[in-house]
Amino acid sequence: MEKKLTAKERILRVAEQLFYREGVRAVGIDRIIQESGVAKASFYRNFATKDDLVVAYLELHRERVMGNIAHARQQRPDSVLAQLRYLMEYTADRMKLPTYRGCAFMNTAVEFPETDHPDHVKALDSRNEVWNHIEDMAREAGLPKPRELTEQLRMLWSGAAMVAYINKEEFKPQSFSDAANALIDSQAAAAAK
Amino acid sequence: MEKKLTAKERILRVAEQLFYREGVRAVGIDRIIQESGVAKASFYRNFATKDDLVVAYLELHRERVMGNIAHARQQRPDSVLAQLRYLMEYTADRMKLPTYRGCAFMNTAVEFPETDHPDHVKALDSRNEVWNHIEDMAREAGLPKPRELTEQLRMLWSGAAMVAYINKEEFKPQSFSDAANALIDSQAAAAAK
DNA sequence: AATGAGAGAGACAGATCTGTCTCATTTCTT
DNA sequence: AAGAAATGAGACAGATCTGTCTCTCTCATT
Repeated sequence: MEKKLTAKERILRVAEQLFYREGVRAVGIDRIIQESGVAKASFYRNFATKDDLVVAYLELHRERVMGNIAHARQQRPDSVLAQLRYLMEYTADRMKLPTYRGCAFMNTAVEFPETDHPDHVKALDSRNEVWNHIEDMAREAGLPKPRELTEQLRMLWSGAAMVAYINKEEFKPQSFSDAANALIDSQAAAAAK
Repeated sequence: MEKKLTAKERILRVAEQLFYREGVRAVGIDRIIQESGVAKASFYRNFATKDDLVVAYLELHRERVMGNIAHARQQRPDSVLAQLRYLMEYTADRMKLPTYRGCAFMNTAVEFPETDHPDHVKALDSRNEVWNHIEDMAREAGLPKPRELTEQLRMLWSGAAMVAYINKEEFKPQSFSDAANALIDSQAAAAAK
């Protein structure tokens, strides 16, 4: 028997879909209230403001992304470098899904450009946490310049996310994987000589 | 003696600054009217809607970007490949400027996610025109897979623009240039063997 | 000097969005 | 079963934004 979802859960579930698919600014509170079948009072009892909901949405997304990293670590238990390569490939493949609408953190940061806006701050913090973890992996893998490599991978991955979002039809996961591996190999080669 | 700017010119000039610095959705018509010292009627005599102004802003930006490409071609008249490398380095260096706020085309596309929104369409068209030109350069340079390389450079450059925008303090033009050259070299090496 | 286009100032309408409040009803706890 | 807490429905206020309209003034052309 299915558990009945609480108002808060329904709101968050609908918000996640709508915010990601149509953008945070484009989706109003009324829309979320209507589609989640919740009363306005119930909404504001669970979230003080819309921004609070946005922060909760970003937090949910952060957890999912960290889950992806954990997944990659489990899939390639023997080599951290293999975990890195797998993570890049795995996420790039997912960008090809028709539901892919870019990186929620980047999109939200762009939608709220004021650097001290709570949504902007939360988006950046989440993004940074993820990439700090990846940098740790690069360091753990014993690569000579984990910092530089992570910077490069972050640029490449971030751009891939944008291309997959805006120029979906032209995005080729293989091109991305090739490029990512070229960057990793390039650094490994520089270290070997 | 300085020429007096017409209302339209003043509006466009102010709009370019404000839209780029603070985002299109965040800047209202009233703000632009006030800061350009123009009457509301004068605004709507020159631009039918706000979207029309946004399209004009993007068109202006497109011209500037194409100007950057022309600049790169002039700076390295002998080798198209050198033009490509120069263009990447030149634009990456400019991303380090404190006024840099990311790629206007990507930002606007994210701000208006509806794919048939006139601002979204104009942003995408402009972006595609630029990268089609770069692909032509890669082809002209005699590279084996100009398409793939351009895709990779577009991902890397787009991500660099985002990093330079959102994580400004951590952006290193040198890391970008290294990565871009690694991608170019990687393809050249693959072709040579 | 006369005329007409362009421009400034700002009130106003209409739409939209966030957030508040009331009240009846349902659901959970004990 | 009874009281307490959560929920649904929706009116309403207040802010903000786009776009319209009127009226006046300036300036260039003739």
